[in-house]
Amino acid sequence: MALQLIPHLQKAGHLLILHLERFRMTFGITPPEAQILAALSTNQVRSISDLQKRLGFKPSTLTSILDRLVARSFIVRKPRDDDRRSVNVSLTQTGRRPALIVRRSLEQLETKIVSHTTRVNLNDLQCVTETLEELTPLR
Amino acid sequence: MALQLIPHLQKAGHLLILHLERFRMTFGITPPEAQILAALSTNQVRSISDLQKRLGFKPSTLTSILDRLVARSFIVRKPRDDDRRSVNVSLTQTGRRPALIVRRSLEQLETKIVSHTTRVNLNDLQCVTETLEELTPLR
DNA sequence: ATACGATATCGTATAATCGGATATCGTATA
DNA sequence: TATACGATATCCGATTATACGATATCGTAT
Repeated sequence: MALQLIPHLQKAGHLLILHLERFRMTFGITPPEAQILAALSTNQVRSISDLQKRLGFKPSTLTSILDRLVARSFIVRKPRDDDRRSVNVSLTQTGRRPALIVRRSLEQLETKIVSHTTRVNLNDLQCVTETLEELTPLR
Repeated sequence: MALQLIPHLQKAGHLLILHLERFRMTFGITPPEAQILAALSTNQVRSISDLQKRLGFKPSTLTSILDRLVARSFIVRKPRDDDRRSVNVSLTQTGRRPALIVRRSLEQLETKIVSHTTRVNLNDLQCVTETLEELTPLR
């Protein structure tokens, strides 16, 4: 049996990281940091477990990435009032611009991909990810 | 505009890495090492640039991963005769078993994903990856 | 109350990753 | 045939990405 799906997913993951490498030069932001900024740029407040669910990072991995974003004053952490175990993360004034630029870059990338891929079905991919998640739980 | 494709790809990449984490316990193999062993387990001889094209690793990243696989005697490097810039990589006797086990695990995973995802179109994903690669070249 | 699950951090260790420089080897071009 | 250019891979050095296990804190159900 030949693997056809998984190598493509692996490669897509690598290439996305590579795409985000460019922001290291311009903003001193590493790829995982960029992913998180992009996620925050629309929904400007997210809990940490939201980020985990959306992007697939482990909690302890997130902690160190978020630490660096806090140190550079791109984001702030705030414990939630309705559930004080949980911590919300939001962009600062400083972080909003780079976040928007990363986000726009990803949006352009996605637009190009979709337009070059006539038959792509977004629901398919969602289904793939969901199945993957059932089989390899995040925690 | 809401990102719908890219976050799923990012998450899928993370989850696949997570899936491969299990082989660290059983064989002392890290996820990127496992990816490479799996790739070698069918086509037992590949050039390093083949691996790069298939999986999306950068050359300097591959070097260190391959170094460790060589150190553990799972693979050997052999310069090609027809093009002496290029280096072939192949499994040793020692590496064949773990490679097969990783491969089988990924095959099972892929089978499950495909069966749970009725409408998945493998060509779609290939198209996505190709477009991605045009836009974020590997070198 | 009390135990259990969820959420996140901390400390520690390893390896994944990159950029840039280097070395070697094909290949096209003049 | 030189000679310059592109391709292939390694080396070096630095950074960080990542995980695990332990810990702390907080909801929640029993």
